[in-house]
Amino acid sequence: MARTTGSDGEKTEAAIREAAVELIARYGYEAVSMRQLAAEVGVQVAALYRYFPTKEELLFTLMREHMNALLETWNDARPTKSDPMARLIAYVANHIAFHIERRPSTHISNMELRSLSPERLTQILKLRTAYEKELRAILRDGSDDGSFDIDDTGLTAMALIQMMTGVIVWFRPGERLSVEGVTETYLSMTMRLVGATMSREQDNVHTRAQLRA
Amino acid sequence: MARTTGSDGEKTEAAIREAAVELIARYGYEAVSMRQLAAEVGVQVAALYRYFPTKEELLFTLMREHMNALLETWNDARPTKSDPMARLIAYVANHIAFHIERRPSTHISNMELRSLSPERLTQILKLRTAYEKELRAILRDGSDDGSFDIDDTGLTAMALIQMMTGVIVWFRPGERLSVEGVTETYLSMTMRLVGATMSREQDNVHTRAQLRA
DNA sequence: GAAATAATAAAACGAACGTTCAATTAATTC
DNA sequence: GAATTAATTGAACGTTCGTTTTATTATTTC
Repeated sequence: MARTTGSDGEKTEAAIREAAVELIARYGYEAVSMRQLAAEVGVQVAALYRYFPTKEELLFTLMREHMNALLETWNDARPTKSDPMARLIAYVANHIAFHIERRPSTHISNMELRSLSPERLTQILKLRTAYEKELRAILRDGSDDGSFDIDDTGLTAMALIQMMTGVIVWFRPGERLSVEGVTETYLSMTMRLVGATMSREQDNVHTRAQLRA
Repeated sequence: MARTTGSDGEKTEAAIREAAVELIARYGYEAVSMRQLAAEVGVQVAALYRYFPTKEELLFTLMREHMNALLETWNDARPTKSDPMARLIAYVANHIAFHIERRPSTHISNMELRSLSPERLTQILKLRTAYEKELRAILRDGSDDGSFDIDDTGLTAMALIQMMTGVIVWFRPGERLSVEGVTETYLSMTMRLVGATMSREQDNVHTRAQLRA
């Protein structure tokens, strides 16, 4: 046999990507073989190499697109000309929504960095740094204009991101908490962490208004 | 050749453990081969199997001892008959000190869980849950007696642990911050997160007193 | 100092790995 | 409808993997 009826390059490539994300997120990059991936897609191993020249290139593609998507959704969600508080709320809400929605690829981008070649690793880290820089800028602005009370903006940014991304470790959709509920709780914790000058009541009101928008 | 002069089972086993921790933390469990490990120890591959029947058993041993050490240091450090605030301070200080001190094995215990068989995974998760349970108990007690103001103790505990463990991602000893400095900042953030009823001045004073003790 | 045991070396096992190549068929082009 | 291109198969390449077996030497026991 050779080319199969109804075969389509675009569809096959998409199927490979999707299967790869699921498999690598579940078993880890090193533990997933090209044969296993091919079997999952329902195709022969050699077919994979039509779309990705090496296994590492496939991993890199998945990570790069994940990071690009993250930066893109933030670019779409970011408020222009807003006070630091509103920007921070938008950042947190976007971050949590994105990471809950894309749990498998987030897992990969967090766990499989060491399987990248130095050059590719640098590229991914650049994207990640760019994203984190956005949060640091918000914290600095808020610290400058008195909206926040922060000891160390760099350290606080790292702590916040660690805390927020950690949501994917335990959150399962459709269980005790909804995405909105989780977001609200994390927003509340964030505001405390940055020493935002407001009562918790105000906080919740503000939060809900932003989420509805 | 066979047995080498000066060879000693205990020393060899310790050397294997140490080399394994370093290699697996750096390259990942799946990426490290028994041959690579043997070369690092300066021994033939077959010698490894005198001490660990399989590669997975070696990984499991490293993880189990890491978790046991974590629970032990907390057992030694935990204050008896103290208010929730003092207990929380002790927990955070112990957690951060431990994780900075044992960065490689922490990395392994966080990243390589999926390489364990279901039974072994369960054992490790039990230890982890026991450790996290301690924090939840502190938060609950503090919430009950009014020391803390917490929405959701379970969620706050997870957020705190994520935030604190994240220190190993960016912290490098001997750089900008000392262990004490990091601990103090994280303690400050923790107290804000749990809505501890005290000013920041009081907080810092309290913190420093505890750290000296 | 002989006997027993502990520690390691050396070599090999079959299986699985990422990757490549040639052949073959489906779809498209003109 | 023939020629061309796109998509895939099937088989194979050399390498590396975790693990085992057997032999050999150092150390300990008595």
